[in-house]
Amino acid sequence: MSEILDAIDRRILRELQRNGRMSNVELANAVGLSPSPCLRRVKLLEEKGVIDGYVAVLNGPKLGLGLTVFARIWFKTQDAETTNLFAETVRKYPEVAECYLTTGECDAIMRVVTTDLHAYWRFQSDHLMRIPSVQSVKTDVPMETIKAGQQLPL
Amino acid sequence: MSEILDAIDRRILRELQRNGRMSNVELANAVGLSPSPCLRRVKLLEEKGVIDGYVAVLNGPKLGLGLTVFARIWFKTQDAETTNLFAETVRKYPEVAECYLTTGECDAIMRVVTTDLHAYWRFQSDHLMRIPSVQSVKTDVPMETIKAGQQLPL
DNA sequence: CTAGAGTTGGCAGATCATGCCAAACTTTGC
DNA sequence: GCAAAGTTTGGCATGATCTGCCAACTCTAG
Repeated sequence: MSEILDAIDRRILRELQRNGRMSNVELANAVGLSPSPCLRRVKLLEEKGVIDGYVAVLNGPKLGLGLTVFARIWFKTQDAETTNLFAETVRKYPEVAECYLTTGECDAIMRVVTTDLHAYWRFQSDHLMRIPSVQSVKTDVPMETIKAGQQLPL
Repeated sequence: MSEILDAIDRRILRELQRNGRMSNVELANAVGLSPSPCLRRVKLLEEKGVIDGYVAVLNGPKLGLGLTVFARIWFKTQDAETTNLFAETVRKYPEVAECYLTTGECDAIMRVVTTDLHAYWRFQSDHLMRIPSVQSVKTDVPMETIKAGQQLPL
């Protein structure tokens, strides 16, 4: 299995990052192949795990989920029990869209999606601050989007 | 145009958030409809802008893009020129996956994707810090992922 | 020049998308 | 309670698409 991706593979990934639902013939045209080898390359990229999957991108505000908040979290201690308890608990909250353990200034960072500031405040005080691992939380609230999306630079 | 989404619409969105490339018949089965009305609902959700689009989710590490960094940025001043200059410049950098202007402690927050720490350091010192708007930057580096993805809670 | 591996393009059958129409269901007004 | 109007559904036919298979092509090594 050749590990490298050639120019056509990269073009395929770029196209599918733009529109994950384009038909295979459309994709084949866009990258300059006939449908057969194009589909084979896509399947191979999926098998190799280069393509993790496909998702629909939903519009938060139109679903009543207009507020995104970035929260930085400090733990009381940094031992494994504290960390695991935090991870287990956080995984259960649907409001938490992303969460990472970090090194540096804080111990964890998360992106929380709710309807509005009031709902966020309820989440923070009723749930987040009640996790025994958590000592303190600081939030940054995006007011304007300069750039969004999860596309990787190819 | 009825603004509300019923239970079936929500189930459609949930399924398409999991697998944006499932066929319409598959989706219809999953939500308990026949293909015809199912497709009509999907098209309507797209027209209404509830579904913004579809994207392939790529595996960063397998593409040599293994490092994500969250950077908080402080501006020298908060006037419109400073902000616009920053926004214009940042939009051009492919390493910047997301970027928001914030209220609160810092002025902007961004997610940067690079191959490794060295590449990030080059980006920060050679590009980010040279934007005249920027006074200082603090970074948080995710070491472990507790939860990832861009799915909205439905 | 030849052998072999890897990749491509075309083809056939199965599956799927799409638009249309009648039937079923829900809502509204009387 | 009942009929009319509006909405949503399911089935069907047609055209497009997917998918696996095989022959032809390209490239490299000996």
